[in-house]
Amino acid sequence: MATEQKDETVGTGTLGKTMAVLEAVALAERPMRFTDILAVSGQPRGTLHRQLTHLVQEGLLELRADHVYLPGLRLLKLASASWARNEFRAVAAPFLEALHAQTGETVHLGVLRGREIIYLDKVESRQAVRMNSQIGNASPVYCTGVGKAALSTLDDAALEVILSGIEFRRFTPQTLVDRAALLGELEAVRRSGVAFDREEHEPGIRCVAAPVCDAARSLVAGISVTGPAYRVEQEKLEAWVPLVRQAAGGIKNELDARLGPQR
Amino acid sequence: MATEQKDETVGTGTLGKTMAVLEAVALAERPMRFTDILAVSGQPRGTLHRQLTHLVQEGLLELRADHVYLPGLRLLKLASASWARNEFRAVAAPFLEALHAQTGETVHLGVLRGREIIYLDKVESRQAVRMNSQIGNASPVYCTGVGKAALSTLDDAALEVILSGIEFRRFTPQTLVDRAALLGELEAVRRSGVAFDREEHEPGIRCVAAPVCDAARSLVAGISVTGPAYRVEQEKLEAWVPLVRQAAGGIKNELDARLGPQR
DNA sequence: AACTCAGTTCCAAATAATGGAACTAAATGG
DNA sequence: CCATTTAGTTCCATTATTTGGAACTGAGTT
Repeated sequence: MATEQKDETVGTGTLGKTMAVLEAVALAERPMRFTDILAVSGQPRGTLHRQLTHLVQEGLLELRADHVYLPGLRLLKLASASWARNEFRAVAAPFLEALHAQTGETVHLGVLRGREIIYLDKVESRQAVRMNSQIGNASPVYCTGVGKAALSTLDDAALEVILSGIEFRRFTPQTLVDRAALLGELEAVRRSGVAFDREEHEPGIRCVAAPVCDAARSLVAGISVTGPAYRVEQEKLEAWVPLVRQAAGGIKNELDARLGPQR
Repeated sequence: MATEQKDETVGTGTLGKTMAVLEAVALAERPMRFTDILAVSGQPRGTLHRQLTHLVQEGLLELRADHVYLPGLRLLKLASASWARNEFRAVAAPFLEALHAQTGETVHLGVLRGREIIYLDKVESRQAVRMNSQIGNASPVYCTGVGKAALSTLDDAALEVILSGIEFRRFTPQTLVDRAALLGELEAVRRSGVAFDREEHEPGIRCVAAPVCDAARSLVAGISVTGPAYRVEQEKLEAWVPLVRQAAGGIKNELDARLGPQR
């Protein structure tokens, strides 16, 4: 009977509750009807109904004729503007292009948000299949190259906050599924300045990543070069290490230069 | 003294007001500080401050050290999920690819939302410069090919609602800037089944578009082939008319087929 | 026709938002 | 260097919105 559900979003009054509902619907794997949402939201019927009505009126959700709630187009509009005007992305873009030109493989830019990595940009050659599939995508920190790179820059206190909330999940046989293993890995990343993803998140996918952050740690991010395991052997990843480090360094310099003056 | 400001978002209680603030910040051309937002929001200082604090806590906005409010990463995360799971986009994608293969130029998929066209997808070959710049972008209905195509499918009542709220703005010498001209054009679009954009939105950019909508008019959209005027003469656009019509028809059939069964 | 299940509406009580004013911190300038 | 303006933040009695239980509607079953 009790739906074990502890939303981390509280303290922002009604906005937090409404956003929790929005997120539940927007991130759901399958389309959701009223009762489905009711089950996961833990709100009373009347309340939930009003919240959904408001979200639909605002264009954040859409209510299809068959009573299925879907993410609304206003989300796209808002995100598009936010992406287009993101300074960090703009600064990093030329370095990502260069890295792609040098390696020929897909290059990602991701930033740390809470316990997730959100991908801000990517550059790849063959756009044949899906276009910007990855952008905005949220992935776990502990099993992605960018994630481990980002974590390696944090101090103990900040790291502890994140680690304490992680629920490790095994995506592949290589996924690091406990704290100790991850801490060991992070130590190695700190020493070498790069993080590898050895098919830890998706089978057949490998990457090298390097951290990028600003002096104040208000921005913690990373860049990576990713490729299919059959084409990209560990040696090749190793060979790219200097390139990735160099690109990350370039971005950091550019950031410092931009942030310096306004201080 | 009086800030002439009539937000269309009312009736959703506090959510509407908060979203108006969010949108003001997210869609602003330049970064905004507290006072800038205060000026456009028309809210009392204390109220606005709390709203902004909540938005920041929710990750919808970010507050940089220099007191500038920026769009938050949670917007990207939400939008990415919404985009990835959009059925209409998925249905249309193969037709867009085909149209691109046939024409060699950029193909767009846009849907009508209120008085704007929101671009849902695009296919283009040379991704050299910027990746998904267009996706999620909101453009006026009255001066884009997709916009005029979409409008042409509406009945008088629905059209009236939209037209009555349009504030015509001249983007180029060719922009249609009055109701009569637009109505005339729409009549032509209805007869021919395609809409042209003759450098009406951006100088040097032309397109052919065809409408796509479902039987219930709950989805009103369009697809277009766009190219630079120097490379794409009017004749070429004319030559693409059958292709665009065919692609639009294909998408519509597929939609009907998918929607039919569940009815 | 009786019954269920999904979705919607209603309204007194509980709670959160409002907005004016006072307060603090950082720029400006005399 | 202190006075003055401007920008950002906090406070709290009042006001408005949200809450949530219960009753209602209506489509689909048996």
